[in-house]
Amino acid sequence: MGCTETKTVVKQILSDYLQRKGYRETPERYAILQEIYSTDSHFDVETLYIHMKNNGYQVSRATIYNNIDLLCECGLVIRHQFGKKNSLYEKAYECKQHDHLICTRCGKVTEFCDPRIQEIINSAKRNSNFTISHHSLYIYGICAECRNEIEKVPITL
Amino acid sequence: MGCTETKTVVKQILSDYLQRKGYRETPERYAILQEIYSTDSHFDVETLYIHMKNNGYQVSRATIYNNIDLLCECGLVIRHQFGKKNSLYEKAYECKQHDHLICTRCGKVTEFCDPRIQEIINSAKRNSNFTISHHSLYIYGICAECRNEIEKVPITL
DNA sequence: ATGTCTGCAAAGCTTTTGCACTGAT
DNA sequence: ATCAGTGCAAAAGCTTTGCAGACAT
Repeated sequence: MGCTETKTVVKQILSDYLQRKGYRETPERYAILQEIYSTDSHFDVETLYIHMKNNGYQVSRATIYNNIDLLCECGLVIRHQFGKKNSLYEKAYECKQHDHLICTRCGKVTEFCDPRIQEIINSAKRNSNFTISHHSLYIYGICAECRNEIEKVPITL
Repeated sequence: MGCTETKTVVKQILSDYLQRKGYRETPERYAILQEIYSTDSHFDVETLYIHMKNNGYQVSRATIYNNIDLLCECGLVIRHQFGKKNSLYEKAYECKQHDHLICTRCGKVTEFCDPRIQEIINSAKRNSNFTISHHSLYIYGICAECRNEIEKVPITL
Protein backbone atom coordinates (compact mmCIF):
# COMPACT_ATOMS: atom_id res chain seq x y z
CA MET A 1 0.00 0.00 0.00
CA GLY A 2 1.41 3.40 -0.98
CA CYS A 3 4.22 3.50 -3.53
CA THR A 4 7.75 4.28 -2.38
CA GLU A 5 8.35 6.97 -4.94
CA THR A 6 5.28 8.93 -3.92
CA LYS A 7 6.36 8.75 -0.29
CA THR A 8 9.75 10.17 -1.16
CA VAL A 9 8.21 13.04 -3.06
CA VAL A 10 5.72 13.97 -0.36
CA LYS A 11 8.44 13.91 2.29
CA GLN A 12 10.36 16.37 0.15
CA ILE A 13 7.28 18.58 -0.20
CA LEU A 14 6.81 18.57 3.56
CA SER A 15 10.49 19.28 4.11
CA ASP A 16 10.42 22.23 1.71
CA TYR A 17 7.31 23.60 3.34
CA LEU A 18 8.74 23.35 6.85
CA GLN A 19 11.94 25.09 5.83
CA ARG A 20 10.11 27.80 3.95
CA LYS A 21 7.96 28.50 7.00
CA GLY A 22 10.79 28.13 9.49
CA TYR A 23 9.08 25.19 11.20
CA ARG A 24 11.09 22.33 12.69
CA GLU A 25 11.52 18.91 11.13
CA THR A 26 10.33 16.66 13.91
CA PRO A 27 10.13 12.88 13.64
CA GLU A 28 6.45 13.08 14.60
CA ARG A 29 5.67 15.14 11.51
CA TYR A 30 7.25 12.62 9.21
CA ALA A 31 5.70 9.71 11.07
CA ILE A 32 2.22 11.18 10.63
CA LEU A 33 2.83 11.85 6.95
CA GLN A 34 4.21 8.33 6.46
CA GLU A 35 1.19 6.80 8.15
CA ILE A 36 -1.30 8.85 6.15
CA TYR A 37 0.36 7.95 2.87
CA SER A 38 0.17 4.27 3.80
CA THR A 39 -3.61 4.54 4.01
CA ASP A 40 -5.89 4.51 1.02
CA SER A 41 -9.22 5.48 2.46
CA HIS A 42 -10.75 8.32 4.41
CA PHE A 43 -9.80 8.31 8.09
CA ASP A 44 -10.47 10.32 11.22
CA VAL A 45 -7.95 11.45 13.83
CA GLU A 46 -8.86 8.74 16.31
CA THR A 47 -8.34 5.99 13.73
CA LEU A 48 -5.02 7.46 12.68
CA TYR A 49 -3.99 7.64 16.34
CA ILE A 50 -4.87 3.98 16.93
CA HIS A 51 -3.11 2.88 13.73
CA MET A 52 0.03 4.74 14.71
CA LYS A 53 -0.03 3.18 18.18
CA ASN A 54 -0.43 -0.26 16.65
CA ASN A 55 2.43 0.37 14.28
CA GLY A 56 4.74 1.32 17.11
CA TYR A 57 4.71 5.10 16.69
CA GLN A 58 4.30 7.11 19.89
CA VAL A 59 2.43 10.27 18.92
CA SER A 60 -0.19 12.08 20.97
CA ARG A 61 -3.60 13.10 19.73
CA ALA A 62 -2.74 16.78 20.24
CA THR A 63 0.26 16.41 17.95
CA ILE A 64 -1.84 14.71 15.31
CA TYR A 65 -4.39 17.50 15.45
CA ASN A 66 -1.69 20.15 15.19
CA ASN A 67 0.11 18.52 12.33
CA ILE A 68 -2.83 17.44 10.27
CA ASP A 69 -3.72 21.13 10.03
CA LEU A 70 -0.21 21.82 8.85
CA LEU A 71 -0.45 19.03 6.26
CA CYS A 72 -3.72 20.51 5.02
CA GLU A 73 -2.09 23.92 4.70
CA CYS A 74 0.70 22.59 2.54
CA GLY A 75 -1.76 20.67 0.38
CA LEU A 76 -0.67 17.14 1.25
CA VAL A 77 -3.91 16.28 3.04
CA ILE A 78 -7.55 17.26 2.54
CA ARG A 79 -10.17 17.55 5.26
CA HIS A 80 -13.76 16.53 4.66
CA GLN A 81 -16.87 16.87 6.76
CA PHE A 82 -19.45 14.53 5.37
CA GLY A 83 -22.76 14.66 7.21
CA LYS A 84 -22.56 15.87 10.79
CA LYS A 85 -19.92 13.48 11.99
CA ASN A 86 -16.33 14.34 12.82
CA SER A 87 -13.76 15.42 10.24
CA LEU A 88 -12.40 12.83 7.85
CA TYR A 89 -9.12 13.25 6.04
CA GLU A 90 -7.43 11.81 2.98
CA LYS A 91 -4.04 12.18 1.35
CA ALA A 92 -4.04 14.68 -1.49
CA TYR A 93 -0.84 14.30 -3.47
CA GLU A 94 -1.00 12.50 -6.79
CA CYS A 95 -4.58 11.55 -6.19
CA LYS A 96 -6.52 12.28 -9.31
CA GLN A 97 -9.17 14.88 -8.70
CA HIS A 98 -12.34 13.25 -7.45
CA ASP A 99 -15.56 14.09 -5.69
CA HIS A 100 -17.85 12.24 -3.31
CA LEU A 101 -21.23 10.58 -3.25
CA ILE A 102 -22.43 10.15 0.32
CA CYS A 103 -25.25 7.91 1.54
CA THR A 104 -27.17 9.88 4.13
CA ARG A 105 -28.53 6.69 5.64
CA CYS A 106 -25.47 4.45 6.15
CA GLY A 107 -22.70 7.01 5.66
CA LYS A 108 -21.01 5.12 2.83
CA VAL A 109 -18.80 7.36 0.69
CA THR A 110 -18.14 6.64 -2.99
CA GLU A 111 -15.73 8.57 -5.16
CA PHE A 112 -16.39 9.71 -8.70
CA CYS A 113 -14.65 11.87 -11.26
CA ASP A 114 -16.06 14.54 -13.54
CA PRO A 115 -13.65 16.86 -15.32
CA ARG A 116 -16.43 19.39 -15.94
CA ILE A 117 -16.12 20.53 -12.33
CA GLN A 118 -12.93 22.25 -13.38
CA GLU A 119 -14.86 24.52 -15.73
CA ILE A 120 -17.12 25.60 -12.89
CA ILE A 121 -14.13 26.34 -10.70
CA ASN A 122 -12.50 28.34 -13.48
CA SER A 123 -15.65 30.44 -13.90
CA ALA A 124 -15.87 31.01 -10.17
CA LYS A 125 -12.24 32.08 -10.19
CA ARG A 126 -12.91 34.61 -12.97
CA ASN A 127 -16.09 35.97 -11.40
CA SER A 128 -14.90 36.31 -7.82
CA ASN A 129 -12.14 38.03 -5.96
CA PHE A 130 -11.05 34.79 -4.36
CA THR A 131 -7.72 33.08 -4.84
CA ILE A 132 -9.00 29.53 -5.08
CA SER A 133 -7.08 26.73 -3.41
CA HIS A 134 -9.36 23.68 -3.51
CA HIS A 135 -12.96 22.53 -3.59
CA SER A 136 -15.34 19.87 -2.33
CA LEU A 137 -18.36 18.58 -4.19
CA TYR A 138 -20.52 16.31 -2.09
CA ILE A 139 -23.59 14.68 -3.57
CA TYR A 140 -25.96 13.25 -0.98
CA GLY A 141 -28.49 10.49 -1.48
CA ILE A 142 -29.44 6.93 -0.61
CA CYS A 143 -27.26 4.07 -1.82
CA ALA A 144 -28.65 0.95 -3.50
CA GLU A 145 -28.27 -1.26 -0.40
CA CYS A 146 -30.11 1.18 1.82
CA ARG A 147 -32.85 1.61 -0.73
CA ASN A 148 -33.37 -2.15 -0.76
CA GLU A 149 -33.55 -2.23 3.01
CA ILE A 150 -36.07 0.57 3.09
CA GLU A 151 -38.24 -1.15 0.52
CA LYS A 152 -38.24 -4.38 2.50
CA VAL A 153 -39.92 -2.58 5.40
CA PRO A 154 -43.38 -1.46 4.33
CA ILE A 155 -43.96 0.65 7.44
CA THR A 156 -42.54 4.17 7.40
CA LEU A 157 -40.25 4.35 10.42
CA MET B 1 -37.86 39.94 5.47
CA GLY B 2 -39.31 36.75 3.99
CA CYS B 3 -42.43 36.96 1.85
CA THR B 4 -45.78 35.97 3.30
CA GLU B 5 -46.72 33.66 0.48
CA THR B 6 -43.56 31.61 0.83
CA LYS B 7 -44.17 31.26 4.54
CA THR B 8 -47.67 29.96 3.91
CA VAL B 9 -46.38 27.39 1.44
CA VAL B 10 -43.58 26.12 3.65
CA LYS B 11 -45.96 25.78 6.59
CA GLN B 12 -48.12 23.64 4.38
CA ILE B 13 -45.14 21.52 3.35
CA LEU B 14 -44.22 21.00 6.97
CA SER B 15 -47.79 20.18 7.89
CA ASP B 16 -48.05 17.61 5.10
CA TYR B 17 -44.75 16.07 6.12
CA LEU B 18 -45.74 15.80 9.77
CA GLN B 19 -49.04 14.18 8.91
CA ARG B 20 -47.47 11.78 6.47
CA LYS B 21 -44.97 10.68 9.09
CA GLY B 22 -47.46 10.67 11.94
CA TYR B 23 -45.53 13.37 13.82
CA ARG B 24 -47.31 15.96 15.93
CA GLU B 25 -47.93 19.54 14.92
CA THR B 26 -46.39 21.38 17.84
CA PRO B 27 -46.21 25.16 18.10
CA GLU B 28 -42.42 24.87 18.55
CA ARG B 29 -42.05 23.28 15.12
CA TYR B 30 -43.91 26.08 13.42
CA ALA B 31 -42.11 28.72 15.46
CA ILE B 32 -38.73 27.38 14.40
CA LEU B 33 -39.80 27.22 10.76
CA GLN B 34 -41.19 30.75 10.95
CA GLU B 35 -37.99 32.08 12.45
CA ILE B 36 -35.78 30.35 9.88
CA TYR B 37 -37.83 31.68 7.00
CA SER B 38 -37.50 35.20 8.41
CA THR B 39 -33.72 34.95 8.13
CA ASP B 40 -31.84 35.45 4.89
CA SER B 41 -28.36 34.30 5.76
CA HIS B 42 -26.62 31.23 7.08
CA PHE B 43 -27.10 30.71 10.80
CA ASP B 44 -26.07 28.28 13.51
CA VAL B 45 -28.26 26.76 16.21
CA GLU B 46 -27.03 29.12 18.92
CA THR B 47 -27.85 32.21 16.83
CA LEU B 48 -31.28 30.86 16.01
CA TYR B 49 -31.85 30.15 19.70
CA ILE B 50 -30.87 33.71 20.68
CA HIS B 51 -33.02 35.22 17.92
CA MET B 52 -36.02 33.22 19.01
CA LYS B 53 -35.51 34.28 22.62
CA ASN B 54 -35.28 37.92 21.54
CA ASN B 55 -38.42 37.58 19.47
CA GLY B 56 -40.36 36.22 22.41
CA TYR B 57 -40.41 32.54 21.49
CA GLN B 58 -39.61 30.12 24.30
CA VAL B 59 -37.90 27.13 22.68
CA SER B 60 -35.06 25.07 24.10
CA ARG B 61 -31.85 24.29 22.31
CA ALA B 62 -32.67 20.56 22.41
CA THR B 63 -35.92 21.19 20.60
CA ILE B 64 -34.16 23.27 17.97
CA TYR B 65 -31.62 20.51 17.40
CA ASN B 66 -34.35 17.91 17.12
CA ASN B 67 -36.47 19.89 14.76
CA ILE B 68 -33.80 21.27 12.53
CA ASP B 69 -32.97 17.67 11.67
CA LEU B 70 -36.61 17.13 10.85
CA LEU B 71 -36.67 20.24 8.67
CA CYS B 72 -33.60 18.98 6.83
CA GLU B 73 -35.28 15.64 6.24
CA CYS B 74 -38.30 17.23 4.65
CA GLY B 75 -36.12 19.45 2.49
CA LEU B 76 -37.07 22.82 3.99
CA VAL B 77 -33.63 23.45 5.46
CA ILE B 78 -30.07 22.60 4.36
CA ARG B 79 -27.16 21.95 6.67
CA HIS B 80 -23.64 23.09 5.78
CA GLN B 81 -20.31 22.48 7.41
CA PHE B 82 -17.91 25.03 6.07
CA GLY B 83 -14.38 24.67 7.45
CA LYS B 84 -14.14 22.96 10.82
CA LYS B 85 -16.60 25.10 12.66
CA ASN B 86 -20.08 24.07 13.77
CA SER B 87 -22.94 23.37 11.40
CA LEU B 88 -24.58 26.27 9.62
CA TYR B 89 -28.07 26.09 8.18
CA GLU B 90 -30.12 27.92 5.59
CA LYS B 91 -33.68 27.76 4.35
CA ALA B 92 -34.04 25.68 1.23
CA TYR B 93 -37.47 26.31 -0.26
CA GLU B 94 -37.71 28.55 -3.30
CA CYS B 95 -34.08 29.48 -3.01
CA LYS B 96 -32.52 29.29 -6.41
CA GLN B 97 -29.81 26.66 -6.56
CA HIS B 98 -26.51 28.13 -5.47
CA ASP B 99 -23.11 27.07 -4.24
CA HIS B 100 -20.54 28.56 -1.90
CA LEU B 101 -17.15 30.22 -2.01
CA ILE B 102 -15.52 30.10 1.42
CA CYS B 103 -12.56 32.17 2.61
CA THR B 104 -10.35 29.86 4.62
CA ARG B 105 -8.79 32.80 6.41
CA CYS B 106 -11.76 34.89 7.62
CA GLY B 107 -14.57 32.42 7.08
CA LYS B 108 -16.58 34.69 4.79
CA VAL B 109 -19.06 32.79 2.64
CA THR B 110 -20.16 34.05 -0.78
CA GLU B 111 -22.83 32.44 -2.91
CA PHE B 112 -22.62 31.86 -6.62
CA CYS B 113 -24.66 30.09 -9.28
CA ASP B 114 -23.56 27.82 -12.06
CA PRO B 115 -26.16 25.76 -13.90
CA ARG B 116 -23.51 23.40 -15.21
CA ILE B 117 -23.39 21.72 -11.82
CA GLN B 118 -26.69 20.15 -12.72
CA GLU B 119 -25.09 18.27 -15.60
CA ILE B 120 -22.52 16.79 -13.24
CA ILE B 121 -25.24 15.71 -10.84
CA ASN B 122 -27.20 14.15 -13.67
CA SER B 123 -24.16 12.16 -14.78
CA ALA B 124 -23.49 11.03 -11.24
CA LYS B 125 -27.11 9.95 -10.98
CA ARG B 126 -26.81 7.88 -14.17
CA ASN B 127 -23.47 6.32 -13.20
CA SER B 128 -24.22 5.42 -9.60
CA ASN B 129 -26.76 3.41 -7.71
CA PHE B 130 -27.62 6.35 -5.53
CA THR B 131 -30.97 8.10 -5.32
CA ILE B 132 -29.69 11.64 -5.18
CA SER B 133 -31.36 14.14 -2.89
CA HIS B 134 -29.08 17.18 -2.80
CA HIS B 135 -25.51 18.38 -3.14
CA SER B 136 -22.97 20.84 -1.79
CA LEU B 137 -20.19 22.42 -3.79
CA TYR B 138 -17.77 24.38 -1.63
CA ILE B 139 -14.89 26.23 -3.22
CA TYR B 140 -12.21 27.29 -0.76
CA GLY B 141 -9.73 30.11 -1.14
CA ILE B 142 -8.66 33.51 0.14
CA CYS B 143 -10.95 36.50 -0.35
CA ALA B 144 -9.75 39.85 -1.70
CA GLU B 145 -9.73 41.56 1.72
CA CYS B 146 -7.63 38.83 3.30
CA ARG B 147 -5.24 38.84 0.39
CA ASN B 148 -4.70 42.57 0.87
CA GLU B 149 -4.04 42.09 4.57
CA ILE B 150 -1.57 39.31 3.91
CA GLU B 151 0.29 41.44 1.37
CA LYS B 152 0.56 44.33 3.83
CA VAL B 153 2.57 42.12 6.20
CA PRO B 154 5.89 41.24 4.55
CA ILE B 155 6.83 38.67 7.21
CA THR B 156 5.41 35.18 6.79
CA LEU B 157 3.49 34.53 9.98
C1' DA C 1 -55.97 8.73 28.18
C1' DT C 2 -52.06 7.89 25.62
C1' DG C 3 -47.65 8.42 24.17
C1' DT C 4 -44.96 11.99 21.68
C1' DC C 5 -42.64 16.22 22.33
C1' DT C 6 -40.48 19.60 25.19
C1' DG C 7 -37.20 21.60 28.53
C1' DC C 8 -33.60 21.17 31.47
C1' DA C 9 -29.39 19.53 32.95
C1' DA C 10 -26.11 16.13 32.52
C1' DA C 11 -23.33 13.43 29.58
C1' DG C 12 -20.73 12.50 25.30
C1' DC C 13 -17.54 13.47 21.63
C1' DT C 14 -14.38 15.82 19.08
C1' DT C 15 -11.07 19.29 19.21
C1' DT C 16 -8.33 22.88 21.58
C1' DT C 17 -5.52 24.66 25.25
C1' DG C 18 -2.22 25.20 29.26
C1' DC C 19 1.87 23.86 31.02
C1' DA C 20 6.07 21.45 32.00
C1' DC C 21 9.37 18.88 29.51
C1' DT C 22 11.94 17.45 25.28
C1' DG C 23 14.70 18.08 21.51
C1' DA C 24 15.67 20.53 16.78
C1' DT C 25 18.23 24.34 15.51
C1' DA D 1 21.15 27.69 24.87
C1' DT D 2 16.89 28.80 22.83
C1' DC D 3 12.29 28.29 22.13
C1' DA D 4 9.21 25.56 18.96
C1' DG D 5 7.11 21.21 19.44
C1' DT D 6 5.39 17.41 22.19
C1' DG D 7 2.49 14.83 25.56
C1' DC D 8 -0.71 14.78 28.96
C1' DA D 9 -4.74 16.08 31.11
C1' DA D 10 -7.99 19.44 31.68
C1' DA D 11 -11.10 22.53 29.39
C1' DA D 12 -13.98 24.02 25.83
C1' DG D 13 -17.18 23.87 22.39
C1' DC D 14 -21.21 21.60 19.95
C1' DT D 15 -24.61 18.11 20.05
C1' DT D 16 -27.14 14.27 22.09
C1' DT D 17 -29.49 11.96 25.76
C1' DG D 18 -32.29 10.78 30.00
C1' DC D 19 -36.02 11.86 32.45
C1' DA D 20 -40.07 14.25 34.33
C1' DG D 21 -43.71 16.97 33.02
C1' DA D 22 -46.65 19.13 29.23
C1' DC D 23 -49.74 18.74 25.55
C1' DA D 24 -51.30 17.14 20.69
C1' DT D 25 -54.03 13.48 19.29
